[in-house]
Amino acid sequence: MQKKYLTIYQDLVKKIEVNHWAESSMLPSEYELTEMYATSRETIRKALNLLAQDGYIQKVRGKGSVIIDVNKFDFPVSGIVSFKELTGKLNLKANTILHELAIIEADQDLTSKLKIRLHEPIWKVCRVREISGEKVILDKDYFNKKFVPALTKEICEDSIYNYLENELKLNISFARKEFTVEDPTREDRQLLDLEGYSNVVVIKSMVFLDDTSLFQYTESRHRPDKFKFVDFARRVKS
Amino acid sequence: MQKKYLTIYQDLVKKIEVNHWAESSMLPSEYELTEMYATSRETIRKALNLLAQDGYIQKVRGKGSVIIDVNKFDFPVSGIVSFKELTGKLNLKANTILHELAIIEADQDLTSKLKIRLHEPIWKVCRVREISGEKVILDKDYFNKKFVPALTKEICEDSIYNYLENELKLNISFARKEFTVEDPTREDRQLLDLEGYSNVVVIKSMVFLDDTSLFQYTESRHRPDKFKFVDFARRVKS
DNA sequence: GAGTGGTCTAGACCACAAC
DNA sequence: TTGTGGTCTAGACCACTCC
Repeated sequence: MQKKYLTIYQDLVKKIEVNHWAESSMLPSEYELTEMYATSRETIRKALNLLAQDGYIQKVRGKGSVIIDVNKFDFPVSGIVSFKELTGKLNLKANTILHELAIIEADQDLTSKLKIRLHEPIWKVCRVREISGEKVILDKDYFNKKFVPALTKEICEDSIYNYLENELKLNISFARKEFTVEDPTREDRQLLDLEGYSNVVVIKSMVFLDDTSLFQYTESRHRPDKFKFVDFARRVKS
Repeated sequence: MQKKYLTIYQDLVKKIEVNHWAESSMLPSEYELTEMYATSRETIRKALNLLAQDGYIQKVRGKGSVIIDVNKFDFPVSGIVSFKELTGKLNLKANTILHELAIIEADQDLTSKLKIRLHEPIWKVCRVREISGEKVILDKDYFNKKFVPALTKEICEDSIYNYLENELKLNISFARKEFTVEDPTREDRQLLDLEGYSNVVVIKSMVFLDDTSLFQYTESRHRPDKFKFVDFARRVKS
């Protein structure tokens, strides 16, 4: 049995995307929705809060839930999730080149980034992403070997996240990402087609499982012209 | 009367920040919290969901709410909000130079960015941000004059957002931001101390009020070495 | 005044973790 | 088996918008 509020959320998303309420540009009231879905108001409100979080609606007290027309505002694809998803959404020809796949020992730097002890084993994966024939992204992933016992060339060339979530059943829960712009390293110059660009965009992330253990550290280095990040922020209420 | 769940949220934040539960690194159970705060479980859960959203805790089913020790992971300041807030947090000497403050008519480009009609009046504000004596940020703001009837030199040199929220009582509700890296324009070179940097980080944002009206478009152009953005993302459950 | 969303309650049943 | 968080209910009162 699927969670009721998620079912309702998905149904509403679908209806919004096909412009089911185009004239009013409003959702039915919460009370009407309880009748439509034969459920309680709190359940409806859970679904609506999800819609608001994802930017589908904006709730206005005393009035109702206003549908935010994404096309009207010409919003582009939102937040990067994984390379595969990104290229899939944009319909790009993409290719992954595996440069290094090895078990290494944690050095000083990695102990602090992965919060593990010195000399503990870590998977290092170094991949270059080629889009439309140009090498534009360099991904350096480090996985705590405790959580990822085995990795193969095939897995790395497809999607590591598919493997982690569907095969190993790891529950990735949250991530902290840091965006900066840096000078290219010698490695960047060697592995990427930088074409005279004198900077790279660097995204450093720490990824956590749902039991709050830190299992991955990644540096993703992008050629600046191929980089775009979209953020949808709700104002914090205080 | 303050909302109860917000009061509880703020109290828990304070307790987490002073390491009130340092030994267990867990919050009391939801049931215990209902007794401590003399309230219902759903209200406690609202407060806990806020804590989770903000990255203070991670809830684990069957176990409890694990406190995420920010210091342990050496997390830096999170998401940019406004220039004033940013410099305040980092304890930097900051200065704002107003270059242009004028009412202009919407041209083709601005009609699409602010979703208003051609020739409608718009406030244009162009400011340079100086940090520790270096001009590193160029902010170009465009406000729909319908929502912001008056603007002065003083307001622009202090904080426009203070004025909008506290004086005009506008409720800023959500924003869509787009991050890219671009070549500097002639204007960037003239107004900023670029010092040989051959790129700028550009943040384009559309800002909405709580009745979903689009009232501001901004381009914030940063010298790349002074730019950093931090994102804390929870994985979407599907 | 009628209708809307925002908060809060007290209770129920379930799924999962630990023992 | 016990304790935890996850979902769901039916009802209450409030604050706000619109007429």
